Amino acid sequence: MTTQTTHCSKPSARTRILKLAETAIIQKGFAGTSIDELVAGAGITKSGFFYHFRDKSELAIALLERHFEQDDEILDSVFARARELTDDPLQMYLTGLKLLAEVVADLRENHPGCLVASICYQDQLFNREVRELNQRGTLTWRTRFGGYLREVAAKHPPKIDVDLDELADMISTLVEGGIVLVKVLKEPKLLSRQILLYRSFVRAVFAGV
Amino acid sequence: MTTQTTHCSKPSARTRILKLAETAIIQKGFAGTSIDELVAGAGITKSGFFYHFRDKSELAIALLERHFEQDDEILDSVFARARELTDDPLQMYLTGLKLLAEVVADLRENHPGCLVASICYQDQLFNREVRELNQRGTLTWRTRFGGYLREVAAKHPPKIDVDLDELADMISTLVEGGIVLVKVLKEPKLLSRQILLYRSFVRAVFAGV
DNA sequence: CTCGCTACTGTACCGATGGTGTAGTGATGA
DNA sequence: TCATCACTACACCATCGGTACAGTAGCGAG
Repeated sequence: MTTQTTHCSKPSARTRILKLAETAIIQKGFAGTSIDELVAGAGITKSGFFYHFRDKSELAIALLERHFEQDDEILDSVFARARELTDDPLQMYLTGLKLLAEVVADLRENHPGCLVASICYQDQLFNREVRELNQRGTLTWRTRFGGYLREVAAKHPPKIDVDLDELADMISTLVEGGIVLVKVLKEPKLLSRQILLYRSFVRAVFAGV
Repeated sequence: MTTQTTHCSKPSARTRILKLAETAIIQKGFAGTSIDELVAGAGITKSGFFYHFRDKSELAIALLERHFEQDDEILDSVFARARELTDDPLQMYLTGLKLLAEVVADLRENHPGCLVASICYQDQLFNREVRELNQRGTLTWRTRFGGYLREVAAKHPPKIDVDLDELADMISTLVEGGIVLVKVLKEPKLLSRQILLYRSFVRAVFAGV
């Protein structure tokens, strides 16, 4: 065992814990995932866990950071691709949404973003840090989608009177809620269908059909 | 102490636990609410708790049942009132949504429905029973809103091609996600604004504006 | 070759929490 | 009078998050 970090195949214990924790939490929730279980799975001791993380909240923070980074990368690549395919801001946004719907359909069980709600609902157990991180991540979505929508509105004056920030928040709301409903109803396609419905709404707002 | 159930002012211990549990869980989550805390608040002993509930899951079940009943009553009254105010199915649905937006704005912190996600995200901790109850409750929403939408579509052929069940699910999705975002962003108005946005979409679908 | 650092191990312990079991009790209704 | 309901009282258990602290294998810098 011991340190095989530098030149060996095995990823560091910290990374192993993070990976294990992510899949476990998505399946069983944060409270349902014990530290003992993670250290056993990672082949380390409890002391080893607390060497890397001061407490369980710090694990949540690390997980959320990782998750938001991955989220951002996915959205970046999706909308970068959409921008390649068309020049018009509306078409690019609509294309991006279609690509996004395909991406989340692929993710199926393994939704990141589960983490946000999973951790949000523990609430009081967590410190300010976790809540603020969660908040920042969500506001990033508002900024991103709000930005796209302002580009769209500049070229295509809205036919329906809507607040662009609220329309941006709608996608976050649908994604968070969609993840809940996918779990509750066991209908994996629900989330991507809701994104496509949102897409219809956006088109109606700016193209009038 | 002892039994004051039959003729006294104090509600039964079971009811007191249920009430305490509801507010505590909404604030702190299910895992963050201890049985000891509830029995202390209700002025009974731990044995008393386990006399009424086999385990903590059974408390969750009782809470969810209560919650779904209340939900149903609220929606019944909201859409009954809307039906009083207009004859046209579209106008009645739009009015109902506006009333609903006002109701959830009033509820503020005290969102029922929090429970659904709060319990859903504990997941594995719970048995099949809890999950099925959760599922049934959500399908009730689909049936209700799907029903309204079919009435609407019968009189007002949709201008935009959408699946009515998906449009019905959209309100559930927005409510569940909205509750998450209200908590994360600490923006209590977000949920009712999302409901009003949904309302704009519905109007665009059926009235074309 | 030693020194200090990183990344752990091992052991022992703590309080809170969920849960079990069993015996007993006061009030109510048939 | 007797059973049932709605509990109490007390003892006990495993799990879990967390603390404390001493020790150690491997690595790079000097």
